[in-house]
Amino acid sequence: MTRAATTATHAGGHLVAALDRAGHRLTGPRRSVADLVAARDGHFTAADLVEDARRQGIGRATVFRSIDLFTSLGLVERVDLPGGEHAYVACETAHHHHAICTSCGRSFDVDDAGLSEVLGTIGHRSGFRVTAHRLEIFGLCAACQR
Amino acid sequence: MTRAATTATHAGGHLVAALDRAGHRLTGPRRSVADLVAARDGHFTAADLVEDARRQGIGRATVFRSIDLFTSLGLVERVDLPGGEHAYVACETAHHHHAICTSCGRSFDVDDAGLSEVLGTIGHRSGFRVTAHRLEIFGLCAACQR
DNA sequence: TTCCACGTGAGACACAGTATCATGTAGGAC
DNA sequence: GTCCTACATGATACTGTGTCTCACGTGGAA
Ligand SMILES: [Zn+2]
Ligand SMILES: [Zn+2]
Ligand SMILES: [Zn+2]
Ligand SMILES: [Zn+2]
Repeated sequence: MTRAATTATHAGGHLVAALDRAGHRLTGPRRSVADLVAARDGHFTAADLVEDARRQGIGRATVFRSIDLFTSLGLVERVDLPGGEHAYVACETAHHHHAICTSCGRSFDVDDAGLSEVLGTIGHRSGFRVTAHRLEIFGLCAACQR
Repeated sequence: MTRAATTATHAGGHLVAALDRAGHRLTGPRRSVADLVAARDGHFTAADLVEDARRQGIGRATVFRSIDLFTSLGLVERVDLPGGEHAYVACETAHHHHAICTSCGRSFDVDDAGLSEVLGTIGHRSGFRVTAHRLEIFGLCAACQR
């Protein structure tokens, strides 16, 4: 379990690199959105990002297009908070889940920790063939428990 | 694992009973929406329900208000499909999760099957105190595998 | 039967995300 | 370096989903 985002300027370098690897153009706006995403601490809404981007002269549509792009590359994931609101989190690319702190909003990557066995049990018991799943965990991070 | 919905007319009886128990008024529109929800096979969108209800002269706002009500009573739950779309499913009131068939759309209630241990492991390892979680499972039901 | 707190429908509203289209530019070909 | 074009952008209009307001209606207790 590691912190999902860092906070340096131009921290979006690895996002930009991933765009490049996938054969997408490395444009100014995309670099900027990548930095904005990487600079975010914890989950953020589309509106947050649109507002940040607007101050740099980047349009609404481009922000959504960039989010889609990063999402398709597995670098950003859309999560649904307990209240039903949507948010996005920056994350690593492998299959994993998020533990989201309800106090500070930070998200942490979590590995399966036995979940796949649980899913196997469910499938075996019921004849349901599991092909995909989503797990979201909410609670308090170690720092916020103090 | 049991089927979540049945298909008879006025099948919304147990929904109506739950409203009564919780001290809400048993109005005509609410009874109708309860029936519409109970009659649904598998997940449905708000738009589906609004359309059904409109034919009976029931307004949009009332449908959303009824969904909220049923949701607060644990009789309907909002789920997020893999593609990102929203839907609702009728379900029993205890804590559980949904296995959703990507072919026929039916949803099945699933118990923890060891999930709480997995969550305990995650918390123990990382110092994160888990207070809530959401698990959605997608795949093919036994019938649709044939 | 009376009464009023709660529920309703109509329609305006707020917000997230998408589509369209004319303009701009990254980056490969040369 | 210079073209060139496919891809990206921003402005703007649009759709869909859910919320709010408010005048009117009604369930259900007294
Ligand atoms: Zn925290
Ligand atoms: Zn998993
Ligand atoms: Zn099925
Ligand atoms: Zn659970």
